[in-house]
Amino acid sequence: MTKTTENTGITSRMAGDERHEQILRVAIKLFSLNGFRGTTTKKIAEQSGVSEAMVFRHFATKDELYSAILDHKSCVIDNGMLPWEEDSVEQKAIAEKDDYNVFYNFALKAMQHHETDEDFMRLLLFSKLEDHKLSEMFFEQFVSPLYEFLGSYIKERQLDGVFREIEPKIIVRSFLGMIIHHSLNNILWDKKRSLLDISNEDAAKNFTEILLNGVKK
Amino acid sequence: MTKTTENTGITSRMAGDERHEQILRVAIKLFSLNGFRGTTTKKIAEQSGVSEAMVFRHFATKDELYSAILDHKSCVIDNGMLPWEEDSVEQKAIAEKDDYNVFYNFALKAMQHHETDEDFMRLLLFSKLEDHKLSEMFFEQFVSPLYEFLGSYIKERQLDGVFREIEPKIIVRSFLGMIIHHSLNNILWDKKRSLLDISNEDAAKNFTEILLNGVKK
DNA sequence: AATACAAGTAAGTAAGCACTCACTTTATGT
DNA sequence: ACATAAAGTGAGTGCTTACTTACTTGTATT
Repeated sequence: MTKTTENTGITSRMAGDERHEQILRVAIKLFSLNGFRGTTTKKIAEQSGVSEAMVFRHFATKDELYSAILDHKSCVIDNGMLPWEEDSVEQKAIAEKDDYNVFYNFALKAMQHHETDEDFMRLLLFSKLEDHKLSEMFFEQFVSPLYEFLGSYIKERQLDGVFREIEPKIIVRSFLGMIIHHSLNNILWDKKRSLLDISNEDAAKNFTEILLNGVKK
Repeated sequence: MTKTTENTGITSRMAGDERHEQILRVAIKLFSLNGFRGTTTKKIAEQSGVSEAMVFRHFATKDELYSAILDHKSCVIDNGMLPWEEDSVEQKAIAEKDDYNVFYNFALKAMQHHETDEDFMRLLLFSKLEDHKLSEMFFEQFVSPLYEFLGSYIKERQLDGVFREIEPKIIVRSFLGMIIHHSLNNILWDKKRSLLDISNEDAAKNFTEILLNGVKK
């Protein structure tokens, strides 16, 4: 046991791997709150309960620490499967051409995920504005396949004669627009929910109904 | 004449007001590109073609320079009227209960505006993430009244029995979601338009059709 | 108990930051 | 022509930053 009084949370000396991960966790939090430029290595060290020198023992530069976050986070996504591929409810709805549940379930899962990973959304925004590469990776690995996934289902339903002939990508953009804009409001612009305060379930239900009535023949 | 060789654009000595405004313009550009923390007073001075000391003659602190942007920008908005109030096409459509043109015209004007003022959108995002007050002002002066404006038209059409009984704010969020998310894609995430490349007119048309079919009885 | 190695630190360094001050240049009204 | 006031600068100040170095402490193994 390398920790003293583990239950109190006071740590005096950690194994290398533990400290490594702890510093990373603190860095993610701080980078997502204050951005790359707004986060100092001193603050990271303080919040990790070690000296600045320890931060640089684990990560050669501040940039390397930022890059380590990318690997850490993209590993969570990149277990081979994209979230909608390993979601059995989603796959079942697709197979059954159950339009409502294809879109409802997708919207709900997406918004639930956004809610539990606010840090990542802020990180993504900061990284794009500050021109780091996180957002590009996310785009290629996640957003692009997502347009492909939803787009091809829509095309299928158009061939079935159920959806009107609108460019599928425009329908995808409309639907993702509702979802992402709503999450961004909840996380960033209107945390108090003063403009609109509804559950994820209600949001998913209404967005789905508006979209489906909007595109069905 | 306080400028030498005005046609070449090389300025040697400016009147106080001119320089004041020029420094402000440069600051807006740089703050919107790199954020508050990412912009140095040295860079602002260099791009303005003066020494750093001159920047501080015109603006006592870097914070004051940032605040001056708020005043400058909110004056552009705050001429008393909100954009949709002084838009005669919009007002005509409202009066005639021409649903299509109420939403089409609104979407088109909004996206056209976003396109010509990318700087402001980036500034707004940075200001929210970096926790300055610009975004709050924008929220109160602009976004809140906007929900009121679109919301009350929707309520009216529900009373007319034309729109289905959905919470109007949810419809507003859906529509603004499509528009703002689309603009954000064009300005920030996908400047190359690799996911979707359509004109503002096409986007406005499709978003409006999807929304109206989605909420009409 | 001695060793050896990993965890940890105090006290730096050089560069960059917002901001200042003593001073020089230039246009203009009399 | 010359005084004057405003436009403009170079060379700083003290503080913060990312990063380093030379050193100390703790602990698992023999």
